[in-house]
Amino acid sequence: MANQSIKIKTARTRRPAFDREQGIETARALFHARGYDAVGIAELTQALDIVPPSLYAAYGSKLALFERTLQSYIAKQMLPLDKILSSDASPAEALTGLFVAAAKHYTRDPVLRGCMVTEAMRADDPQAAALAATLAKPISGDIHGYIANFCRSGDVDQITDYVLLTLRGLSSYACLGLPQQKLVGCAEVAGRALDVEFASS
Amino acid sequence: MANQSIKIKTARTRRPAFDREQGIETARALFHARGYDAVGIAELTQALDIVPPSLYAAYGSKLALFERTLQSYIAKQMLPLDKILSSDASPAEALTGLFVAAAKHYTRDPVLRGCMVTEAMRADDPQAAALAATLAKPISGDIHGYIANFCRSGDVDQITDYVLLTLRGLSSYACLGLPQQKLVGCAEVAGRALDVEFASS
DNA sequence: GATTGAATATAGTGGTCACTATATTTGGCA
DNA sequence: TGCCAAATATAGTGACCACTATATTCAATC
Repeated sequence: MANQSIKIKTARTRRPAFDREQGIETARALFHARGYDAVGIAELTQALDIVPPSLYAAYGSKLALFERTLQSYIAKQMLPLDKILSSDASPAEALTGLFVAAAKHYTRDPVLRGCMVTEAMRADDPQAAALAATLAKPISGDIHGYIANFCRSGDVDQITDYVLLTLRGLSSYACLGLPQQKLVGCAEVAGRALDVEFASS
Repeated sequence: MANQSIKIKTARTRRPAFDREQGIETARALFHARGYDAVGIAELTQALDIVPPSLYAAYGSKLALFERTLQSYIAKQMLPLDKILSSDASPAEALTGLFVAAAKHYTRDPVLRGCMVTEAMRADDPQAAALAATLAKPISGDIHGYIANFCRSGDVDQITDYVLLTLRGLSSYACLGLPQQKLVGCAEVAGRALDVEFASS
């Protein structure tokens, strides 16, 4: 029978291991709401109710945790590009639908505004920005691939750039707090340019 | 009785007062290139070749210096809105010209990309962001006022939002390093939406 | 020449940053 | 039972942040 009753100087009893997957979700919300640079280790550990060594043991570094949150965002929260672009509508209609869906999505939650990946590309920390850019590339590639099916090959890059620029504008304006209704209006106007582009291509 | 004749340790001879206006220009370039949050007092004082107390004596605080740099930017470096919008062209043409001018302006210098005011509105520091938003308001107002001359009153806000969103997208994409040629292409495409809007309004 | 005020200089302040050295507790296993 | 690995705990690290207390120098004024 073990004697465990007398302890002169004890650490508090240890809590059970925390849920790493749940921790990523919690960290994702913080990073999405306020950005990589503005969220510190202290705030993360308080939100996860752990101490810094536990965070580092579980995720390695702030940047590595951020990468996990971005991957989680892409997998679970990002606009379902493939669904929107697999519609039977004309490309101008489908892409306008993408703009409108983005406008709604980016203003869905009053604190989780904009696209987490898009916004992370503008982080002050160069590693975080580069990471976001890397993760964004396949997504841009999907849009590029879709557009390539519907216009002259010489026009693909320009139309793709315009679509990405508009999505970036929608995300940024959403972060500034523009109401959903106004953002959707912008999305519809932006779509009109595509009617013209695809008609002439 | 004090002994004042022997100085074991003297300060170096003092340099002449530095040029405060020139200091604002130097600080403006730093803030424009890298943003409010990423530029620290240490870097500013090194660039101005002064020590921190001199900076605080001259400008008061980092935020106050930033405000001076923003005002300097608006006065000397910002896109000449009034000139561009006083053209005789149709509103769609004039605003497309604004987009193209912005695309060129925002990529004019490889390190001073985008619009300093627009980008500052997304600073992590809430005071800096609010300051930029305040200074941006009259400029947005000018665009709103211009558009109000050319379309139904119910459409003014929506078209203004679209124009501002597009300028924001251009600035942001410029900061990401998109080449001038591609950004100008985006600006021209974005202008096509305005043809449709003004034709129906 | 003495006084004064502005601008400089040195040398810090406390606070926060991401991160970690080291010890303790625990569950699983031999 | 005794040992080990994993996960926790306490208690920091040095570096950087914006900012400042205080002393010194110098030019202008009396």
